Amino acid sequence: MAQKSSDTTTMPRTTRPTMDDVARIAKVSKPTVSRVLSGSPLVSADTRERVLAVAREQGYALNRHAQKLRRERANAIAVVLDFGSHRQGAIGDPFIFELLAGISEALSVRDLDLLLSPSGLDTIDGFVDLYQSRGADGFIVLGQGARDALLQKVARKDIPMVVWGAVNEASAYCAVGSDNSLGGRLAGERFLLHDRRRWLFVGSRQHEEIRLRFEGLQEAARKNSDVEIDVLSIESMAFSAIHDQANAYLKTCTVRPDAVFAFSDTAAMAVIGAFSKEGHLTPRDYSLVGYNDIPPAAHFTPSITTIAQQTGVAGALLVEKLMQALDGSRPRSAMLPTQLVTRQT
Amino acid sequence: MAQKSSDTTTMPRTTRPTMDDVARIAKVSKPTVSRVLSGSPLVSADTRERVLAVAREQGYALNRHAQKLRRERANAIAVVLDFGSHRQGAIGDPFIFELLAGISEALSVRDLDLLLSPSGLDTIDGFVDLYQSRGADGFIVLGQGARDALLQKVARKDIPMVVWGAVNEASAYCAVGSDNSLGGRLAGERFLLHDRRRWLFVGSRQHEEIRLRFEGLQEAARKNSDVEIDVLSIESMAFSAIHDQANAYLKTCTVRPDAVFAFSDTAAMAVIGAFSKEGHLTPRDYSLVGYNDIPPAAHFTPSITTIAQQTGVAGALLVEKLMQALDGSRPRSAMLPTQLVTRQT
DNA sequence: TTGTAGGCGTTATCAC
DNA sequence: GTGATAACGCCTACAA
Repeated sequence: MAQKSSDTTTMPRTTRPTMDDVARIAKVSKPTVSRVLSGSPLVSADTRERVLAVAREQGYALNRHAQKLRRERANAIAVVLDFGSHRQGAIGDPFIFELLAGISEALSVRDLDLLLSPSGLDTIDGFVDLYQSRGADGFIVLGQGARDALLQKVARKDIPMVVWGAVNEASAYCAVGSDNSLGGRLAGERFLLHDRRRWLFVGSRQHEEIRLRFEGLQEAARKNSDVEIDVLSIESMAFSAIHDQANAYLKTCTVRPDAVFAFSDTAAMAVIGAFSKEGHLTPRDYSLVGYNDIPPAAHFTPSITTIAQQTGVAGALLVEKLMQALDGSRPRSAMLPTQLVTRQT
Repeated sequence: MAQKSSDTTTMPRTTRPTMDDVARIAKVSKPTVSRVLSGSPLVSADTRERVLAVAREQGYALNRHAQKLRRERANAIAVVLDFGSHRQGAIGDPFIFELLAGISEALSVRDLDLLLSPSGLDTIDGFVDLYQSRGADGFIVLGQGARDALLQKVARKDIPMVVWGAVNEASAYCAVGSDNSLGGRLAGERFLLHDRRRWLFVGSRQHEEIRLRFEGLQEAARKNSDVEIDVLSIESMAFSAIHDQANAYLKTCTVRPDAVFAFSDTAAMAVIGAFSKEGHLTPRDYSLVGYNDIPPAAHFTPSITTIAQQTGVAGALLVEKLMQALDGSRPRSAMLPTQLVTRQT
């Protein structure tokens, strides 16, 4: 009569069953239920069956927050990407999406939640707070872009983090990415091969990975003193903005470029469109090299020469490195194979 | 000497400060700290300052799990998308990505976490479990694809959910999407206008939204009894797979199509590439209409006629509808403006 | 305006 | 093998 919380063996329909309820109905103690649910070998097959049956029939679901409070892990990883520069047709390339897919898969396998671009991560405090409040056990940042300084600080706080982007051995954090500098060199070598002299680099050197590509290009250029490199610094990643900028460039430049190295295949497409409006056609008038080797690049007219990076394994690799960081070790940065894919342009 | 948990006013460096610690050091009670942190107006400016100062200097961060356990909300939304069919160049269009960006932004504003494609959501039990265990307060599903039946069941469990995809008033769930049937009709009308008679539909009718487009196309076709529609049923969403299938189709078909309606702009590009290899050129030999109006479509050679849907607002709209569902009301499905964008093909 | 007491639902630690 | 008990860190009464 004067029983504690419930006086019958079935739950009132208004409230969800808790572990207590399952325990009571299955006539075992709460810890036993917990043991069953976490697959402990310390329970007899008999009670295990009984508990599971009751849990199922009561529609019991363990409260993840209670669990996470007790265990000291969030079992969640925050994946940070700069959606800001990806709105309104600004998607650099579907490429990032593939990366995300790979990460999602790799995290699923490990039973880790994927927290996508939580807010507040534009300052260190944001990172620290999310980490300390146990919102995420670690971070995967896709593209350091212009925020390398911020990421360096985060890394120095000993917050587990891996970054997709430019690999720099001097960096405080572990990064995985293509060999951007090599990519630039490969593009430059192709231009040299085709006797191109007036090169145009399209992209914002504020982005670390893109700056490296530019340096690679410069390095190749040094092999022939006639070569001059001009830069079309992209302000917005939006397709049409790039298109317009490229168009304006061609109209005002004194000498038309005979080679273009664009920071992405999508940007390359924008350039092709803009230049062709002015009668400047690739591959006739200029060579063109893109980046990422997205599928449509192969079937564009003309098909686009580009730099391929191994995105297939990248997601899994990032996650693997992060797991190492979670285990307290310091994963090493890695550069993925980077190749020139030669096509019509 | 015999004090409770700590005998000094500073924390041992090994453990993170808790609300208790902050309270003690600031010489207030725990609830007061809680009040300060949640911005309650019931605290004097004086103590508020003091508490905040201590919290800051102690590097205090509130434990989200404890908070979520107490409040009965997860403050998280699960966003489900079928990464499976998006791997290895299978990205339908960067389009889904824009949607995701919009959703991410709208959730950020409301301080809700975005759980991306948690595992186990291929069965109802998965949905129910995640929901009951308070992992997510609601679900946003991007593209019902071939799993309409599953989603119907989820909806009947009274789990808050909104879906991007085909809008069907008879459906148990709230959906937001373009007017797929209208899109199909618009494509068909364009074909009629250009006196095209042998139409080819490219896409898998297993997907609800794509099936509707096909129906719209059929409807237009009925206006002229000479028209025949053939279907190239896509097995994989991979760019190169579509390319190869289209190529094989053209080689074996008895009559070449003079009109093609593709389920995405990216697929349209694949078709253009495949057909041109066989000397079948658009717009000379056939009309072509894609879907989504992704930026590169406008600058492709030739520029692609397509169906535009308003993705800009879609993300925000989905979130808004879901919020309504969370408030216990039943949001209405909505169809976004859907238009034909006429270009060279 | 502030403090005291209690409980959210789980897991860890110890007994038995 | 199983059970009692005590945290985990926060918030919501209610009382002062």
